[in-house]
Amino acid sequence: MSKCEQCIIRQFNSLKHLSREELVRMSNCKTSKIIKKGEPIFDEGERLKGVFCIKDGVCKVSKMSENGRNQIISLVTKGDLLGERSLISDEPSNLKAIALEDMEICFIPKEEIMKDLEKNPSFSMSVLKDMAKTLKSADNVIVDMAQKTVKQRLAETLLNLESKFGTNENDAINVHLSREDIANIIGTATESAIRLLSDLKKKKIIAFKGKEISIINLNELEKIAQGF
Amino acid sequence: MSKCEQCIIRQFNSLKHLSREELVRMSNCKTSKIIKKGEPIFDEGERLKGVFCIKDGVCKVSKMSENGRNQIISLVTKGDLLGERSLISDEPSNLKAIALEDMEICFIPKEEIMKDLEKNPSFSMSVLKDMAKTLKSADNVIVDMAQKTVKQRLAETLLNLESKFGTNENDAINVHLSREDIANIIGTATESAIRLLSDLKKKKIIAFKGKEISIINLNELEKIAQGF
DNA sequence: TTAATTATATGATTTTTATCACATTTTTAA
DNA sequence: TTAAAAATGTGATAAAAATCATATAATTAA
Repeated sequence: MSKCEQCIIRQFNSLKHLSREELVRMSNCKTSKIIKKGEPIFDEGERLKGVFCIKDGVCKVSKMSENGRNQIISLVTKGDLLGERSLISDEPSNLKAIALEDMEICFIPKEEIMKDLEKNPSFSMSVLKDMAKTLKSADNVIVDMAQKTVKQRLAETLLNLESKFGTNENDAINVHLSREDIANIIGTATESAIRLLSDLKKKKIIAFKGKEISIINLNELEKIAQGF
Repeated sequence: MSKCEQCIIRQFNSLKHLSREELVRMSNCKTSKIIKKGEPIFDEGERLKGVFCIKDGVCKVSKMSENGRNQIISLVTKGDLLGERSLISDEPSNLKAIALEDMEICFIPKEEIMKDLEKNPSFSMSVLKDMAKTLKSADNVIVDMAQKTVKQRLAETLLNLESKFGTNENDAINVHLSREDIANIIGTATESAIRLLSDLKKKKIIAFKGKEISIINLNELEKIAQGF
C-alpha cells in the first residue's frame, strides 16, 4: 500500500496543505481501489462515507433529470478530489460517478477528512477556494446552457476538453467519449450532437475517427463558440 | 449605526457563528448602505472589497452571456450574504447585482471577514456548508437548463419563487419581477415567457395582474414542471 | 469466428423556441 | 398633466432542435 506522504498526486489538490502527521494518519486509514471502465464509483442518492482522490483515470459525474435524461456535470480526472461536497453538506450525493476508463483511486474516510477540515485552516481555506472556483464555473455553465445554442455549446465543449485533457501524439483530444456522452455534456439529443460533429468535420474545423477527435481550426471553433 | 451583535439578521446566515468579540469588531468596521431600486450593488468584473449582508430588500444576481443576453443566476434577499465567493477566490466578480427594490445592506470589509474565516473554524465550516449547498443547487439548475423545456422551467421557477418569497395577502407571490426578469431567470426570450405565462393564465393554473402573480393550481403547475 | 448488441450516421418530419413586427398598456419624467 | 419611454401582449414566420425511422459500422460476447 502506497503512502500518502510520498504520493505526488496530492500536490494537485487541497491535500497538499496537510501536515506530515496528518498525511501519515491519512495513510493509515485510506484504502486504494481499482475501478474498471464503466463501473460506478458511487450512485445518486448514495450516502458517501468519505472522499475519493483520483490517482489515475477519468470518470463522468452526472445527474438524471426529471425527464429521464442524463446530464454530465463534470469530468473528474487524475489529481482531482471527488465527493467532498456531499461530505461537507452531510447529505446523500445528488450525483453519480462512472469510470470512463480503468481507474485507480484512493478512498479517505469521512472522519479523517472532517477532522482535518476543522483543525487545519489552510486545508479548509484551500477547499473553500476550490469550491468558490467550482461555483464560478458552474455559473458559467448555467449561462451557457441557458443562452447558447447547441452548436455553440458543442464548440465550447470541444475547446474545454482539449484544454483539460490535452492532445495525444496524433493531435487528438486525450479522452475517449461516446457521442452519447458528448451529447450529455452539452445537453442535447445524441443525434443532434452527431449531426453537428459531422458538420464541423465537413467544414474541416475538426477531424475524427471514432472517438479520436482533433481540433483542426482552433480559431474557427472559438468563433463558433462565441456565436459567429 | 446599528450594532452587529444586536442585529437579528445574522441569525439567518453564517455570521451567527461569530463570537461576541468578533461581532463587536465587525460592528466597528462595517458600514450601512441604502441601495435604491434599479441601482447596482456591484458590477461584473468589479473587485469586491468586502461582503454584503442583506438587511432588507431583494436583488438579482446576473451575468452577461457572450451572446449579449443577460442570465439571472439567483435572487438574493434579506438574511443572505453576498460576495463571499469572489472574496474567497480573490478574483473579480463574475456577476452583477442589481436591486429589485429599495434595499438596506451592510458592507463588511474583506480583511475582517478573511480574518474570521481563518480564525473561527465553526464560521468557515458554515460558509463551506453553505457553498456546498449552493453548488448542489447549481448542479440542479444546470440539469434543468440543459434538459427541460422552457415551459417546464417557467413552471419550476414560479414554484421556486413562491417557496422562496411566500405569498402576500392576495395570495400573490411576494416579489415583483418584470417579464424580462422572469425570462432571464428561465433563460428564454421575453416574448416566449410572456406567451407561456398567458397560456398558464388561460388554463387557470396561475392568475396575474401586472407583476402580481399567484399560483391557483399548484398541483397542475408541479406536473408541468415535471414534464406532463 | 460469428451472431447479437451497441454505437454511429443520416433523412424526414414535428415540435419547440426565437425573431420580427406591431399594437396596447403602464410607467416615468419633463 | 401629458408626452415620451418602457413594458406587456400577440400574430406571423423563421430557425433550432427533438423525435422517429432506418441503415451501417463497430464492438462484444457466446
